[in-house]
Amino acid sequence: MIKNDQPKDKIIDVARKLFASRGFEATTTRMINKAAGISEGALYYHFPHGKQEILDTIVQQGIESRVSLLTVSLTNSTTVTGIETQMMTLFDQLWQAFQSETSYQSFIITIRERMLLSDEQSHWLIDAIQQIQARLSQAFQNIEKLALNDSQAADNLAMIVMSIFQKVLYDELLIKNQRRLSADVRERVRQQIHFLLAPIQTTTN
Amino acid sequence: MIKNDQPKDKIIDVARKLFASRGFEATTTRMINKAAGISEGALYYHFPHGKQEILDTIVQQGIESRVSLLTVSLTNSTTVTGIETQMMTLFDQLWQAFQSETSYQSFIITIRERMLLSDEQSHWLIDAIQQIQARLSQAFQNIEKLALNDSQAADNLAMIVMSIFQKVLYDELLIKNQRRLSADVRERVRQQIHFLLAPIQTTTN
DNA sequence: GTCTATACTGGGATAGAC
DNA sequence: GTCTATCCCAGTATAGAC
Repeated sequence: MIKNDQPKDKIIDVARKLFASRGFEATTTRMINKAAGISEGALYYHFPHGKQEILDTIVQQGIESRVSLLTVSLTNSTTVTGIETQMMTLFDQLWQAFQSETSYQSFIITIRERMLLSDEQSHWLIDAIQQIQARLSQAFQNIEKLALNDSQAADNLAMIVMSIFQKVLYDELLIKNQRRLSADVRERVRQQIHFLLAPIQTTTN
Repeated sequence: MIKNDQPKDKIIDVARKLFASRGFEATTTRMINKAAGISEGALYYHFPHGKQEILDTIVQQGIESRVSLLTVSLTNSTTVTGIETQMMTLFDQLWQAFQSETSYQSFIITIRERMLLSDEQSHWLIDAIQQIQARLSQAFQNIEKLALNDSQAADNLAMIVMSIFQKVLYDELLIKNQRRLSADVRERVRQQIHFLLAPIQTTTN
């Protein structure tokens, strides 16, 4: 990661880490100052409105960087070969996207400090998932060998796939506090995807 | 709801509400005292270890009351008639279970104050979902008219159904902060369930 | 068992020198 | 632009009367 050593960026960086691990309220400005290696007064030069302004900035950056989530690639192949494999690749990439320190911390903060944020500030999470879902639906429609009747069906399929992925992300990151993807969990995802795709994969057509 | 007016229960009740709406750290003991109609000292008579002890008690009650989540009924009918309807009833009941003030608040607190809780304290959420899932899987196996090859398939189906439900719960309650179930959201769930069950519902057999 | 009063600490924020 | 020093307030917790 680029460690920008502009003091302002340094403050944001250490604050994000602290907010994610201890929570916003439990993090004192003194902790931030100490971790950033600056003094009491300096913080208020960069953020005149104090701690809340730092939080807003962090979340704002999270919103902007949701684009990075969207870099997950969907090989728009029209062949049915290995759709399961493609889905697992998508899952791995999605998981990977949430693994970067910054993304992970922004995610945790957005959920945990929800009550301090506006609807707009928190919605980026849903939006990001939804955008991937839309692209996924489109990809499904492009695969001719899938027995999908209409675009509605492709939408449903994409929604279900994303639900499977999202449940795992939330359970592991939010509740279990588990940042390593266990082989076990991944295998369970694979089986669900397999089960889901089996009936609509057709060798005819 | 039974409003037990034992002071200790009253404290827990108002604290749960405050923790859920403002967060643990942002809630002061003074707020709790005022809301509970008691004085500074009284709180420490009932909870010698202060605020953290109140939090632990609340979460403990959440763990115990997860049983209430499990009252969701699964009509173990062996007929295929209206499996979709049954699934939607299950969904409605699950949603309803999270609608009760106490369950909802325990849920929010368990997620948002995760870092103050032990693994055991937070795991009740996953456990509750998993138990419903296990019963759902069993129910699927009892329905002869479903074209499920083995118990593995029933497990996968149950997992997927629960993922669909859980995604909605998390998105609506945690991110959107939306406690009313919109007809729109519910309809989307219904369509996914329909899409999911369609290929394995068989008229033969 | 509940009250009032208060001790003590540490929080956010600012003033003003450099 | 960054520092030190400090203000003021609010937080948790306790002591001791009733």
